[in-house]
Order: sequence, then C-alpha cells, then structure tokens
Amino acid sequence: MAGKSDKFYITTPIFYVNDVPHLGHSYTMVVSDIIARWHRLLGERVFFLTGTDEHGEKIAKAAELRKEEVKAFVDKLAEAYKACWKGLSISNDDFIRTTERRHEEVVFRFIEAMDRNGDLYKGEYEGWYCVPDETFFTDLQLKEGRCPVCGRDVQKLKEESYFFRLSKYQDRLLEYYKANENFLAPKSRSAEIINRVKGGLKDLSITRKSVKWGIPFPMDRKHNIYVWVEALINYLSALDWRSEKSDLFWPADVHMVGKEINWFHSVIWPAMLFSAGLEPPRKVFAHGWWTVEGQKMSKSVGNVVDPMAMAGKYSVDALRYFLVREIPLGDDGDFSEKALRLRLNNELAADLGNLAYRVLSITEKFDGKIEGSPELEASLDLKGIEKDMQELNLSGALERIWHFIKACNKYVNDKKPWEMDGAELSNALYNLLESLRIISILVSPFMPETSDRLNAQLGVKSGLLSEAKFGAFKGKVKKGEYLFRKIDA
RNA sequence: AGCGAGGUAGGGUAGCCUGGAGUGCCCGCCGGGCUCAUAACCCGGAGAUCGGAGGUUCAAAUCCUCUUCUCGCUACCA
Repeated sequence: MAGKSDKFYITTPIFYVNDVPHLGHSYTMVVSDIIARWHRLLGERVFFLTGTDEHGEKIAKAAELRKEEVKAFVDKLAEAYKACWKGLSISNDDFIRTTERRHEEVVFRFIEAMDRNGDLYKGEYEGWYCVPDETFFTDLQLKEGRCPVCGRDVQKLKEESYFFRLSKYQDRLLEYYKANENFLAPKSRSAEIINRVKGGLKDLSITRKSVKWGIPFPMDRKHNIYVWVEALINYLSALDWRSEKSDLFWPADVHMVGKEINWFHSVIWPAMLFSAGLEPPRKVFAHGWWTVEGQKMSKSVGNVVDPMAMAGKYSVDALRYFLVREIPLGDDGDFSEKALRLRLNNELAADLGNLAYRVLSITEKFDGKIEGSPELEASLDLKGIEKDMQELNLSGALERIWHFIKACNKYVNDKKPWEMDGAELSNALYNLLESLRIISILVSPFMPETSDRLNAQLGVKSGLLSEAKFGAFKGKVKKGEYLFRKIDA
C-alpha cells in the first residue's frame, strides 16, 4: 500500500539565520504548506521539510557583532523561525538545522560519494581579497574595483581549494531538462537557466580554508565545506539518506525556492546528485519576490514586513489567503495593508463569511430534516481546481473556489429560502450546507483554522478531497462567530 | 552588453502554444433590485484601435519580422 506513487516530498529552502524571519520567508513557507496540505488532502504520504542554514562567515560575524557565542546565537534564531512557522499554521513534518549531527553525517557520506566518482580535485581559487573584511569577492561583486562592503582596495589572492567538476555534467543537465519539461518552473524562467547552462559551466570551488564556522571537508580537514554546497544536502540529511525513509521519499517532488537561489537548485544541486549517484528532484519552483507598496523590502528603507504582526492584526488565515490569492505563483507581487484589507473585506468577509453566516442563520430556524437533490454541483469546477493545484497555480484554484462561493450566494438570492418552508426549504438548505461542507474541504489547505471553525459550525468532521462531493448532509448545525470580520482602515 | 520574460478598459490579471466577432475574472466607477445575512448580497451599465509599425491569412491579442518601453538573470552575495 505504501507505494512510491502516493508519496509526496516537498521542501522549502533552509533559511539563513543571520536575521529574523520576514514576509519573504513566510511567503515561501505558506505556499509550500498549502501544497503539502493539498497532497495530504489527496490522501498521499507527505513529507514537508523546512529548516535553517546556520554556517558561514556571515553568521559567525553576526554573532560576534552581538558578542554572542555562535552556537547560542543560531540556537536562538532557529527558535525564532520555528515559532514563526507555528504561528502561521505551517505543518512541516521536520525541521532540519545544518548544525545538527544528522546533517553533518549525511554531508560526509555525500561528499565521499562525489569523490569516489572522481568529481573532486584540489586546485586554487583565485579572487579579490579584502584584508580588513577577510573576504573573497568575484570581479562582478566588486564596486568600481573596490571592496563592496567597506570600499577599500582589494588584492588578487590565490587560496588552495577543492573543486567540483560541474563542467562534466553540462550535457547530462541539458538532457535532463529536455526529458523533464516540468522540472524548471515556472516556464517563464526555464529558458534563462537552459541558455546559461548551454553557455558552459565552470568547475566550482567548494571548500574554504579561511572560513572557520562550518563543516570540515572530510578528505582534508584544514578546509571547511562551502556553506551552500553543504546546505543543499539538507534535503537528503533530513531523510537520513540511505535509509528506508530516503528510499521512499527521494527524489523530492518539489523544491520550492526563491528566484535568487534558482541557479543553485536547478543546476548545481542536480549535478551534485548526479555525481553522488542519485536522481534529481522532480521539480524546482522559483517563486517571485514581494515589494512593499511599490518599494523593495529592505532594512535600510525600514519597510520590512513582520509576518507575525500582520497575522496578529488581520488573522493568520487572512494573511495566508492574501499571499497566495494576490499574485500567481512565480510572479512578483506588491504587498500593502490596503490590498490585504480589500481582499479580507470583500472576499473573506463578504463572500465566504457572509455566505456561511446567512445560511447557518436560516438553518437554525428550521427544525425539519435536511435532505434534497444536488442543484449547485454544476457550479463547482472540481476538475479545474485539481488541475490548478497539480500545476501549482494556487491563485487560479482559489479563483475557482470563489467562483463557487459566489454561485452559492447567488443561489440564496435567487431561491429566497427565507420565503420558503417545508420540503422546498429543506432542499435549498441541503444544497447550501453541502456546498459549505465542500468549500470547507477545499479551503482547508489555504486556511486550516477557518476550515476547522466552519466544520465546527456545520457539525461535520474534516474530510479528504474524495469527500468533496454532494452526498447526504449529516451535520449538526450550530451557528457561531463570523468567520471573518471586516476591518476598516 | 549578453541571455530571458513581459507590455490586454482607471488598476490588476486570464486568453496567445492548437488564429475565427475584444471573450473572461477581480478591484474601482455609474444605475437598478433585494433584505435571510457582517450597510453585506444580486442584476445591469460605462470603459480597451489587446505597446507601435509592417507582413502572412478569407480572418490575428493569438503566427512572422522590425521597433519601443518595463522587468529579471549573468555562478561561488544562503
């Protein structure tokens, strides 16, 4: 029964813990959570992973700046991330930290597998070095020939380093892209990657002698493994690679990533997997960025949006709904409280909340048996919703669900159940209550808390997607609070 | 600069692959209806030469060429 066909493994990036979580992180999490919950709704065996990336020079510096011990510093931040995800109803099955032993062990095995395959060699990394900052930079990173951090002169330096033969995998990557059209997603970004790979791949320096806060390179302990190489392996270390668990869940079905790390996940990571003798993931999805009222979100501008504050002000579910409804997955979008309020007031309160409230109000005044024949079924495009979700068109799926909600509101207006009684009224209520039950199932991945509350008001248990069809209504209705309240500016 | 994506009513989007009346959705605006319900809901309407030019075709938002504007990526910044 536990076949590989009904498993689903989805990951988020592991976030770099040099600062607390913000709206961008939360967006990745919410999107991934919705996809994970959807697959659970399908009855699949889901493994949903997130975590934190805790090595590297930047983190060591950030800790030093605050006069804290590095481990204590990352411990504190990892907790902040965990708390934030809990607050946003994120249903991750595991939380991997790159400072954990289980991660280090898998990293060692992975590097050794690459080495056995003859893909690692010792060479020299050449770059521009800024002495006061103790950091290497590439030509592109320099600002007018000077250090991009402090603005001082840099010097060309060579450092011994181990390299990964990325160049060896150019053809194999291109073949993989070609054979798996859905791997690079969204489509609008795939050409960008393919053309760059076609342009040629250089081998990668994957170790550093100068970086102290990291995982040692197993073949030469004077070196530490470069953070991003090691970080990518988290997707396997959480599965305890070479275990029953990894046999079941690997390859990952979706790596959800921000567009800035697309290259690492679409090119370097699959090449590393080839090298270690593993299958690449099925899909890497690069989502877009949020601006805030037209401006880039940045600390210096001071417009960084705190997801917990937004969730506190408007409710977790309103925030989750807004994030996925506002923009198609893959596009960039603009965040503003005004836009959030608009969707909360019009779509959540006026459409969904009001529908539930008006139907439940009428139902409570009726004391007969609720039964009838499905009339609203035709307004629900379940196939379309399933297709959208399969294609990760989350905003499209919501649009279809709302189309149904609007059809239900229209049904109330047209039927005027408040003027009915007896069998006629029973039939109208049957249709509306079953619709609400189905709506509750459909919105549950997006707004789990709201779905629970609606279920409680309908007096039904939460169901799987297979139950999202008209049957006999078996609930015991008890009108409760509004699902959503309007909020004025 | 190279490569990529996109310019559709006041704003935001879908449609483009597989040409066939500008067809849809959301917000906003105008008018009407209703009153079970969170002053919510429903109906109707105004509003677009589908960035510009040329071409293919009986027919182009949709295919081809050119042009213009916007945005993204350009590898060791997690």
